[in-house]
Amino acid sequence: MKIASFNINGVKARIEALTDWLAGSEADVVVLQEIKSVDEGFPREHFEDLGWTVETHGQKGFNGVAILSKLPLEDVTRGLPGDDTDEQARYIEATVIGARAVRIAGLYLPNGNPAPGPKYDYKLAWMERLKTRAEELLAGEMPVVMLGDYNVIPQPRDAAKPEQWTGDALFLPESRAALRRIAAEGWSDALRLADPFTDRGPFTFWDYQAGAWPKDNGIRIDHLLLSPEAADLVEESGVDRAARDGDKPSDHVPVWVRLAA
DNA sequence: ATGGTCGGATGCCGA
Repeated sequence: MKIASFNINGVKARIEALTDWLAGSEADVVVLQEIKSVDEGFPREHFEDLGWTVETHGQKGFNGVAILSKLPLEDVTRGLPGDDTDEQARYIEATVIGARAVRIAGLYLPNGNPAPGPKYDYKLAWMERLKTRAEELLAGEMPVVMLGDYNVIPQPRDAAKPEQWTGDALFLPESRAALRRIAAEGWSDALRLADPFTDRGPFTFWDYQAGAWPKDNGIRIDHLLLSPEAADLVEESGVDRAARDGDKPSDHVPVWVRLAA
């Protein structure tokens, strides 16, 4: 089972680029972030006609997440538990039925800038709620992949120019510590399993501004965290850098992991 | 038309 995450930065603007990538991806299930669409506005039939089951959790204008799957989905839930007043659409879960059942959690963690401020407070509070949910998922002792745009640069080697990110909500010590505390409870970083000794990268995001892509001035903020039961099944993982080229690319590229499931 | 660059939604905001 190949599982991918792609922050597409607007599904309507990205429908061609996303469709092209899906066709060559061999992915069985894909979580999307920043669909920037309400559920009724998502081009559901376009993807259903291509054989994908579509589950969306959208809102007007911003944010919004979705799951596309070629395998059956069960027990789809929308929204991150822990705050009934939170109206931002940033989280969706489903169980994917392959050779084994795998729980998928697709997330779009708040950016948090400017920091300090209310947006940063929201980011940290959201991460605290994610920690609680992550603990519940671990307690279930089934293969779980918790993946998406985490909006956190874990370490200096995850940025081409870490000095540019000092003071940014993506790289502040408190953000990095919050992610570390979640992961340390039993999650493995799938891209680091692939290459634990790399001294720089791989990157998953390059800003549209200032020629970040041609200069390879990127950061790694899209992550795949694996429960122990999922980590035992890993065959391969990677980053589809080529998606940053071509017409009208997203500023993120897909990340993926293949499980024996 | 909206700073740089995009997308979506307006009369800029979020990233």
